[in-house]
Amino acid sequence: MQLTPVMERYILHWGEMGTRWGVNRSVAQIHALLYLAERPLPADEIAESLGIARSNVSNGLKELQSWQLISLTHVMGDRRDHFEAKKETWDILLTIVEGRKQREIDPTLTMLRTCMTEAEDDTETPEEIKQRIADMLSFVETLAGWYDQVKRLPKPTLIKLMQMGAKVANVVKR
Amino acid sequence: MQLTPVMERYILHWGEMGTRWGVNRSVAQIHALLYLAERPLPADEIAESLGIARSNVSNGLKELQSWQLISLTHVMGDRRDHFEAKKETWDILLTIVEGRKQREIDPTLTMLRTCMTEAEDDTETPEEIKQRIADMLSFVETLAGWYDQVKRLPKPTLIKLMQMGAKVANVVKR
DNA sequence: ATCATATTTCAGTTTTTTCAGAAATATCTG
DNA sequence: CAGATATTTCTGAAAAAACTGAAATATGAT
Repeated sequence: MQLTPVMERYILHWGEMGTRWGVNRSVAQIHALLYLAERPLPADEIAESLGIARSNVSNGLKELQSWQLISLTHVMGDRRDHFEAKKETWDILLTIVEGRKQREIDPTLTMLRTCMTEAEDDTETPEEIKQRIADMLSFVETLAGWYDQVKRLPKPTLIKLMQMGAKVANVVKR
Repeated sequence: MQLTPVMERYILHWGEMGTRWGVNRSVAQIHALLYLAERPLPADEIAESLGIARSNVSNGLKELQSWQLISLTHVMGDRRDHFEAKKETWDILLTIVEGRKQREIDPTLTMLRTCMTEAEDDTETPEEIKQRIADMLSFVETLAGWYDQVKRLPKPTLIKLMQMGAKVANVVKR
């Protein structure tokens, strides 16, 4: 797939940002390319467009699939797997948030709960420090609980809520 | 500072997670230690507790300060700088979100706007692809706008909103 | 101003991550 | 089943990031 200058800029930037949100450059570039693409692309075409090794694309695609950001499709009369990315920006966001929650929040919750159990009959750790861990646990639990509820809301509701911005605070003031 | 097993578990986990949220292990460990600590700690004590080089601590502290997660204080009769971390979990979250927004969202907004300008008199990029970039820009702008409003809300309001969970959706239904 | 102590910077080393290319495996076609 | 094509896995090279220890600089006390 021939890249125009605009596409190139978009993809390169996405690649750089990728590093900051925990995926490598290739993975982020592949995602950007598939997001822009008008049709599902096969792996070799991705490799060629981005100028990276075919094997690298293979691994990148695997990772993006694990994030559920892309899906595998087939094209009539073509044996090769083709890939296409989610195009709905809102879906993309929810998917990424869900992935990060699973990878970053959930293990932390587990760790914090283990700490609390371990702290019960632990006389050497000062109370104040135990309390700090308890605070963090309670906070992360609240956050996770909020997220679990909100993610279930229908998308149109979420969009409206977001567009309301700070106005939602009116519910609470009263 | 002598670490108990519970503290050690907490700090080690935080360090591992750090990598995933874009800071290195040492930085995340230092933050965890300062979060737990009952009193401000000097750099050499941090280095000793965590078993890492003094210079490494120096850089880590600098980074944490740039994130505004820790602050420098002094202790009577001690020349050394001491550091203490924010203890309010909610403040910690807001600070991290703000930092990530600046580092990840703002540059992306700039790039997307540049792309749109560049796309205006660009005949080679297909309309569909231009539209994709426009969608992304509009989405990120909405998101940033929402965040800018919400972050200004008083903390108690935010907490109440969060505890309401999905109930906030009632505002929108009507 | 001198000495002691604290902090930062820097150069080099170690570790980790990314990536390419080859080899192995799987899948499809006739 | 044989050959062709597609995909994944693996090994090692290259690049990037993290980290250390020493040297340089800064700060403060006497």
